[in-house]
Amino acid sequence: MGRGKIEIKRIENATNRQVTFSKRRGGLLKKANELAVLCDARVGVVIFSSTGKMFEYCSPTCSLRELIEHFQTVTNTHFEEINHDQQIFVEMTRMRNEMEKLDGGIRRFTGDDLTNLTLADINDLEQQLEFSVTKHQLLNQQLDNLRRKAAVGGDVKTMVEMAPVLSMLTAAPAYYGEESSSTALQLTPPLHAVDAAAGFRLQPTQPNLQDPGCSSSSFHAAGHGLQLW
Amino acid sequence: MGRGKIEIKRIENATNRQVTFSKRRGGLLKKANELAVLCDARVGVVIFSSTGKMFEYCSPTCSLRELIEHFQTVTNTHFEEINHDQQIFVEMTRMRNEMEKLDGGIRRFTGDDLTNLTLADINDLEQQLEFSVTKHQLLNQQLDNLRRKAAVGGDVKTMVEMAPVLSMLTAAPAYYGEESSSTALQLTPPLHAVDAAAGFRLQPTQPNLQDPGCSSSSFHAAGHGLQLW
DNA sequence: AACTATTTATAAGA
DNA sequence: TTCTTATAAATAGTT
Repeated sequence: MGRGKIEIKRIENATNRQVTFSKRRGGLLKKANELAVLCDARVGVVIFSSTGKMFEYCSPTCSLRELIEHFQTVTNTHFEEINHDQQIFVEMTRMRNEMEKLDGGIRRFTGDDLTNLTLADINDLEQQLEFSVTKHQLLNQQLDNLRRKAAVGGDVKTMVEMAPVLSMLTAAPAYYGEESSSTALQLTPPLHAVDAAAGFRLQPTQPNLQDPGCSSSSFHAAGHGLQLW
Repeated sequence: MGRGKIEIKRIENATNRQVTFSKRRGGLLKKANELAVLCDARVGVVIFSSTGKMFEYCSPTCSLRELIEHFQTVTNTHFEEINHDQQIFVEMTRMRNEMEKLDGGIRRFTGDDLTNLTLADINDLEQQLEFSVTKHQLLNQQLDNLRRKAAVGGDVKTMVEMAPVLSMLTAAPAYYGEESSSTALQLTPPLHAVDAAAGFRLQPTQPNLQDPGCSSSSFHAAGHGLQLW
């Protein structure tokens, strides 16, 4: 619709491109509005020019924010948050599987076994131990990365949903109890604090609804100054 | 552009509206694509028909998801999360102000005052105390609600940003120390745990970078079973 | 920024 | 619906 027909491909001349952008942008937003009004539809348009300038339209009766939220609900995407946490979930599950394989592969000895150990057994054990230590170091680093990720982008709700995986991942295997301490196989990585930006620590806890301190309706007249948990 | 000119207002005839919606929707998406291609722009369009059906367009070379994320970054809106946390921030600030007013209004007595107290003073004190207790109960309930809100929708990052407000809100006023305990004015609400859905506790902590347990690179071969901080 | 010749979109009818 | 077509609207190239 103009003096001549044009092909729909990038306009190479920068000035022409800018002029066309300006004209057609206006046209698009006008069309968006007409569609919304004539047909009682909700329409949202976002445009970024090649120079990064932003333009937007949203139909009357709703904000672009609401429209996008609705879009997110419909497409079941909470974008950054969900994708982020799903990623973490997947990585944690993978790590948990590695842990289980690792734990399953280590020979276990009781006190009784000690009198029957051969030199080969001990060498074997040492090799397994070395492998296990290396592997645990790697897993530990990966877990650190996950923590950082979780601290930066995770929300509490999703962390709560991930709790079962976390507890599986953090639970010590049963056979690393006191009775096997004589084999020096216990590997306890240090407790890590989040060094992320500050001030908060996300702690898995055992919900204890019987704890009198947990009642949300009680109130004691003895002292002052509200505390956040 | 058609057999006749039309006014831009809702088409009342449902069939016509549907037909027009179908035609103009196609037109809008075509225009969006042409703008994107000709002018090297990023364009996103979302349309919901009045019956709730969704249609979308996004320029080549980027997904609508990315486009929306960029939009959110540019408009500095993280939608639900930010709005949610801003709400909490505002409410907390309001509560803090109420607390301060309340604290400022209470008469303080030292041990020396006790020998000079009149009956009127004591009545006055009792009234203030009753008012204070009631007010604190209310504030405590509101704080509980805030906690629940924060646990449901807040993300760690924002909670960290809110830390200064939290600490102001949770700090006990200086004059409620041991020396005034004889006046029985100390009101200590119970420590509350999050009863929200489960398993996590968000704790304000003093970052202690000297803590040897905080090093993320160290690893000790003594025990097993990774722990999340 | 205007102008205007043309192309494109589409309203109404079949 | 889909196709047709007269007409309105958008806009490419020009000034």
